Amino acid sequence: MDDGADRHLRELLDGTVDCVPGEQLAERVRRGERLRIKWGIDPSAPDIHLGHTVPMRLLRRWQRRGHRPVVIIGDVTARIGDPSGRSATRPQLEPEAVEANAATYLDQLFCLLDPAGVEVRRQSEWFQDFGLEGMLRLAGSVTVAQLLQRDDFASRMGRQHPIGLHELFYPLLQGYDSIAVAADVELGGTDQLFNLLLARELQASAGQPPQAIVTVPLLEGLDGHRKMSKSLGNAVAVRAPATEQYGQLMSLPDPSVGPYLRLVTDLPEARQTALREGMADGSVNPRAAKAEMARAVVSVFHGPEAAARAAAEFDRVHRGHGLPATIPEAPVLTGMEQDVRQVLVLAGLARSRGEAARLVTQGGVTLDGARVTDWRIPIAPPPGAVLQVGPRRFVRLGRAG
RNA sequence: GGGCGGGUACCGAAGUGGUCAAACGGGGCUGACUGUAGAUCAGCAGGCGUACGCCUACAGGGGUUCGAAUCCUCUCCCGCCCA
Repeated sequence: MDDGADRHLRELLDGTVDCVPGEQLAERVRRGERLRIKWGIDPSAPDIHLGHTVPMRLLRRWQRRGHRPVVIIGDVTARIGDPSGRSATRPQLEPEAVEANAATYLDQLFCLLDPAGVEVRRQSEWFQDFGLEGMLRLAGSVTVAQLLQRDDFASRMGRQHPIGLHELFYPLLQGYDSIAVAADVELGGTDQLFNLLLARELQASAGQPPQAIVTVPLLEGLDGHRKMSKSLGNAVAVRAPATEQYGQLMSLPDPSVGPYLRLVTDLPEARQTALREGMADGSVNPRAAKAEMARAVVSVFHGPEAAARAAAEFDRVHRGHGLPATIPEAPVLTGMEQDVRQVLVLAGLARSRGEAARLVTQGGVTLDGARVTDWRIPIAPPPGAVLQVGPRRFVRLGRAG
């Protein structure tokens, strides 16, 4: 009996970083309570990305164990932008943009979660008519000094960088969500620690039992060190095509393979360990480990067949220097002599003739597989000719017009 | 209200009268090599002209000067501190 509960608890907390207050949560789980577990996501960009799936996976685990996921669509906080880890205020989003993003989030959410039993709520449900009165009351429940303890605020203060007043409200609004949905537990990345803890205090001062909090590691982005984030341009969107996801994942620096295996694949523990150790002692080619990881990740969103196809395509194009399966067409005149630079610009492969000339000079341009060596010599591409720039940009030139 | 510091290319940041289309870093791009779009190394980087050149650009306007990102002046915007 106790064993079962303990196993249950271990499963819930496996791979997590912090759990506050640990013992209290353990007790509730042992009593067999079904907990309301909150996780919030801001629709600040059109796509959910791999970084979001780390907490989503944990949420799914809790869901499978009979707890109730409560997903908050942060349609109000999205307009502020979470200041966490940021050293600058960011522009506030327009409500229309947030609304559009929120709409696309809903289906992306269920790429991992089982829709049955998930409670999806929007912040605007309770903030719509919150009013000045509500704001003031909420603001009155914390002190400025408390808010400024937050790491990113403190460091900005220290460096004399600006902090928008609205940014201070971010943790308050997020915290109030916990009151609104009567959360028992809240999940979040480690960068959310402050916000999660503050929610406990707000709940307490509202006469509600404070939620437990559980944090998960942050997924590093494609650059290998900064947190994955759309605005940093280092994210893999969950609804990106399989080939794109695969290619992006293959561009990860080697040291990231381990964390990705652990955080965003379903590969068995034993296999993950084998790959990690193999890379460490040199018995496994890091490229092979990375490829296996990439295939596993793509499988989660597109299924194993599509993942295998993406891998094959990638090898064909990048290792075998073949042509990709689909090549965009450009409406460029063919069959007559013309300036290479002009063609490159028209085909959208260069932004200016100067850039085009540079690309040719550097040897980055091929026409039907033959390198174009001198931009001063005009070319006469036959209809359907393939123009390539660099290792991965291809365009098929349109029929003669 | 007072004091101070700023606004430079995609971002960050040098430059404070000519040699500045503007250092350096990040990001981007190309090549070599390879294990891939990874690592490393090398290179490119406003536009137009096949060179010499011209045009546009250092928040905006006006001015000084043979010559201004750099000096003066007005305007706009931003930050910090003190009230």
